[in-house]
Amino acid sequence: MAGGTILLVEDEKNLRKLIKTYLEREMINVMEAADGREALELWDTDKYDLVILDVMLPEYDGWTVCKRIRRDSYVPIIMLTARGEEEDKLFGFDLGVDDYVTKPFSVKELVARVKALLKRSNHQLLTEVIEVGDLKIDKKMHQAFLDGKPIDLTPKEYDLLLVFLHNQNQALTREIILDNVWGYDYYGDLRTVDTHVKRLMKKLKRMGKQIITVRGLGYRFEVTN
Amino acid sequence: MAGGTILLVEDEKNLRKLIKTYLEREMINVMEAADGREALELWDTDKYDLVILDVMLPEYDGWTVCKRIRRDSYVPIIMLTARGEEEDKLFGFDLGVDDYVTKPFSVKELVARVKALLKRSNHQLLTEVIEVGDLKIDKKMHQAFLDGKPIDLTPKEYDLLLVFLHNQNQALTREIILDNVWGYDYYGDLRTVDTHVKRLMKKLKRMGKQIITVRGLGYRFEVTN
DNA sequence: ATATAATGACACAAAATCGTCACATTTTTG
DNA sequence: CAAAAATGTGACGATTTTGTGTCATTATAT
Repeated sequence: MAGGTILLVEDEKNLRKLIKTYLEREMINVMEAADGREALELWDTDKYDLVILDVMLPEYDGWTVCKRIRRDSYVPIIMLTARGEEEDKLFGFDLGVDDYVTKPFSVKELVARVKALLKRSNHQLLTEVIEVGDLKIDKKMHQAFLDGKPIDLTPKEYDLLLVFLHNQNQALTREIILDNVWGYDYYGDLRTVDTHVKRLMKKLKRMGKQIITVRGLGYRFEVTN
Repeated sequence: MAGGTILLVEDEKNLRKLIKTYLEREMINVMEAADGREALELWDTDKYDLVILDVMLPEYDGWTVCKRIRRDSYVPIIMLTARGEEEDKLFGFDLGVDDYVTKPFSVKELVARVKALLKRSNHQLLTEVIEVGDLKIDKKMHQAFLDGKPIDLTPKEYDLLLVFLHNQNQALTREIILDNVWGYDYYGDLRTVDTHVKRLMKKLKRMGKQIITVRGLGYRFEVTN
């Protein structure tokens, strides 16, 4: 696969260039930002498949940037931290940071992790069939099934269901749903989400109960493992 | 936070430099203040991940500085006290001091405590799942559990519980709770906090007993480690 | 071109949540 | 001990949030 595009946010120029070089050897496009502000500007203007974020940054620190990005998207994020403590990594799965790399690190290792994450998310996106209970969605066919029988979903309903299935058990705000189903540039009533959720729930019959409203926030597709 | 930045307030220059040296070996940034006034000036102009405060200070004493800082933030605070000030200690816990170190102390020990606190506060904010006894809160799901069963919390109750769990064993004033749950701009009756605490306590069943009222101050979520 | 389906927005209904108050209870103070 | 202060508590109206049906508009299929 042609590696996709990465947003690399690191203020130390030498390190940034080094990482960039290594990544480009893997056929991965790299956009560079030297501080938090620049990072967010780039983020707002283009789409990325992964973000590498130094924690210590001028302008806005890495956490701030991370939080901001997470408002829009679940793009994989790798954090570069300077503290050399194992335990920090243990609790790595925080606001949705996907991986941590502690400085000093080998660039090779970083690249390996990038590739792993890209593959994972690609894989996730390319997985053809997702099954939850008696609900199945076949992306290649672009068709959902309940108890093996096809459900007739409109395009929006289908996309909405896909977003839910890609983010199981995760509370999703109406904004995020809107961004993911209608696109980032769409400018519309948030409550439209409600209407479509309602329609989807109805068509999903008993599986519609899996869509939980999270009051004051949005919705969540709940699966009991 | 890569190493983090600390505000070190100590009037004895030699001791201050010594502590600074040790901390910097751990990749921790240190800003120095020699008296209370300077401390507050630095506090107002920059962000810190932790504060070390000598109790006995020129200009403003440590308690005054502490109180002032607590008006703005829950940043971890370590107090340096002279031996035999038991009353001061009690007083201090109400002010939300996170740790005490009694002079004379080994700088090594102080550094260890600093690292412990930094680690704790970092994790608390970023950890996805917080567990205390049989109580669990999953931020990604936006859902609390008791004995593995979901608890139905209203948005305010949820936020309130989150504030308590992020500040375990720390007495929180109603003002601070109001600021954190309702937002800094909110104008309302302080007693509203009481009502919501009551409701939360009820829903938390036996774990509600962990919320202790601190008379004349506010509340504290107590956890026995 | 016409019929059919999908969409997005809205208004109103329903439900949940909120904030405040009055009064009860507890603790502190003098 | 009585008075004062602080906190606990239940209730209720106001407000906010969400559910739902409908409708005009747009897109799609025949």
